[in-house]
Amino acid sequence: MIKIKEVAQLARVAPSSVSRVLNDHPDVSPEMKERVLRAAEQLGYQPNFLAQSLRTGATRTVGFVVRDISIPMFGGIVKGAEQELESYGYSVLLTNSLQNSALEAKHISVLCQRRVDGLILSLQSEASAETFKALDNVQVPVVLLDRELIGLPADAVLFDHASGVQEAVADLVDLGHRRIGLLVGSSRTRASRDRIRGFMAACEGAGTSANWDSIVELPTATLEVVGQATASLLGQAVTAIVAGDAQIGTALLGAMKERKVQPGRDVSLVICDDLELFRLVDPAVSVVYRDAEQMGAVAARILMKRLSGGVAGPIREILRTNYVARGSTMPPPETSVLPQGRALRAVTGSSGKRS
Amino acid sequence: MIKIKEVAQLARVAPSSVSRVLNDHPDVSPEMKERVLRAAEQLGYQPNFLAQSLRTGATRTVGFVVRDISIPMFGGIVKGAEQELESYGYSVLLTNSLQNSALEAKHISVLCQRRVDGLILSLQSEASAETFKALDNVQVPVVLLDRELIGLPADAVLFDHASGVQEAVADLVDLGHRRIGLLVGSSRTRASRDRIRGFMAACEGAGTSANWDSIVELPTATLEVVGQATASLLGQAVTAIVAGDAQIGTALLGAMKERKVQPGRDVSLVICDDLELFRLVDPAVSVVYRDAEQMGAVAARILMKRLSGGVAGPIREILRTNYVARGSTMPPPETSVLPQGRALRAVTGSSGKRS
DNA sequence: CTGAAAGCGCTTACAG
DNA sequence: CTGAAAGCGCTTACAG
Repeated sequence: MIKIKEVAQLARVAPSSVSRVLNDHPDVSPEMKERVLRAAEQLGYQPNFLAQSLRTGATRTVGFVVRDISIPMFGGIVKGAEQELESYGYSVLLTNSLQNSALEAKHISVLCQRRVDGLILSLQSEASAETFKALDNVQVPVVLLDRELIGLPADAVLFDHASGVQEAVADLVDLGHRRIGLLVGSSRTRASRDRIRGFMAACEGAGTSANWDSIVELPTATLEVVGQATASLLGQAVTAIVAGDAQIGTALLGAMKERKVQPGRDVSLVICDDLELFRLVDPAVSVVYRDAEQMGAVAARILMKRLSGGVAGPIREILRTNYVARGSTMPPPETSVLPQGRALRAVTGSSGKRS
Repeated sequence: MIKIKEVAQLARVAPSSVSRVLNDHPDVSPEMKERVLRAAEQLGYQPNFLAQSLRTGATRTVGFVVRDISIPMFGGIVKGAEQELESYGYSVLLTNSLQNSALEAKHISVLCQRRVDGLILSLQSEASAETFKALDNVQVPVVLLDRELIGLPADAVLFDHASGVQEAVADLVDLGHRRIGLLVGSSRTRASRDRIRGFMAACEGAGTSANWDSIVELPTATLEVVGQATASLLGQAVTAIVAGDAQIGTALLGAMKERKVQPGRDVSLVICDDLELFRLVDPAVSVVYRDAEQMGAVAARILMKRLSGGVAGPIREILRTNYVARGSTMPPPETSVLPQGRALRAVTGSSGKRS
């Protein structure tokens, strides 16, 4: 590896001058600039990033803690962030917390020890003491993804899960559904609380009393757990189910298949998150769409803005979610004609568009 | 941030002694060790990684170039690698090449400039001049994922795509299929060549003359391109189609749905790669399974072994793939009874097991 | 406009 | 067993 000294020798100038040329310092003569550039080019000089970082105190590196990169949603978020950060000359140090708060906390401190300039965190829970403790020692800017940590004035990018779920449930109500189930993850997480809020709002908006008993909080999204919850909802004679994310939705599809309950015909179905394959099962699944890559890109931009300084309070960016109606949402089995409400909404165009 | 000097002052020793204690140097007195450890603990000292790296020349960082982290297969590979590397104290610097060889080459050199200790590469093509050029300047060990670069003596982890496809096609032949189509990506890539090889071997093994004309090499896996290829195969009256990966398979499912061709009943179907949702479409899709996380973990282990020195020639690790038969592979429409061959194979237990 | 010197925070031969 | 010194490869006040 060529070092600055060798470039300096070839160009017959001091190393400091080489540095100035390469860093576009204004006060350099055109002739010297020319010589240095040629020498650097000739030797294929590339500055040692470590030395630069140690000296300047900036690593142009962002630490990313993600729950599980093999989940497509997180893959999309990381992709969006990485692309955006790359355009600023930043790189991404990636870690998986594997749904484990202790590991999450450990990764946060490892990333700090590696002197990242900032952190983008897709945390497990909003209430992990270990994570809070690790975050206490963090000196660099942090952008939280879809989480709010009380008492921590960090920037955040949040999905507006509520409005998408509300739209979906409103459509179900229009179709004639009165008993609707909601399957969500832990309500110790903003996303689930948000979905519950949208669900309740739609129920109330429909004049239906909100169905607290048909909201199921799942500890995990395994086929077994979701299967039990599904059985329990079907026992309550719900005619439609909303699944809080792709994992829950996938397990729900599995549970329905096991029980030979057909989506749409027997029980209507909406899944929060749009996977390509949800369009290919029969009937195609209605979804609440959110843009993972956008979340990553926005987080990256916030971090860049924060690092360039001059921003005062915490930045909160809310990203919308969209209901997309497909074949898995139909009138409930008993109803043979469309209820009036639906026709009305279709005319005014206020319901989600069918694709 | 606390530095070593402050720890030294508190412990009343020289900075070099602190360093020795913290690096488990053998020649330190128990008393001093005790004092230093207490001081470090008390101050919450964490060595500056940059300074350590600059001095020792090792960053404990691995650069990872992946085509697109939002594709679940790659997510799994990165996850497997990251988990394994973490256990060795290494971190992962992740970049997406976005299927773009120029970007891929750029990322390789950026990672080298960042002084990674090694590189794990999931390259686009096996024949990109830009990538070869970038790789020429690489001084650190490289592990290639599912690619072979002629003339480059790098370590590699490869899937044995051929055997999985061969098993699948053998099962299709047993079921009575005689005209089988294969949809693969560019044959400028080992994976596709491997699949073609397995396909041909099975055709020949069955006494069927190999169907070169029913092998379609796709430039991309868009719905449109795959749709045209599917139409062309159906025009050739194939009764079964094998899709080379999850993207092609997903598009194929879409194309079949568009054309109202039902998997299994109308045309049998095998997809290379197992996504959870492939089990949930109706009928469940037969697949050739490969373990993404295993590939990542094995690549990480090879890199660690290489970095610990003492290994001579390039390491090549082959990972198996497994055919899993499900409902999408059935006898062709005309055939009403199982052909004899199938029953025979089932008895000898040599065909893939149905799940 | 240019160079010599100091220093970022460590580790590691080298003395003792 | 311990400390003082040199040095990893840069950047940046400081002189001139």
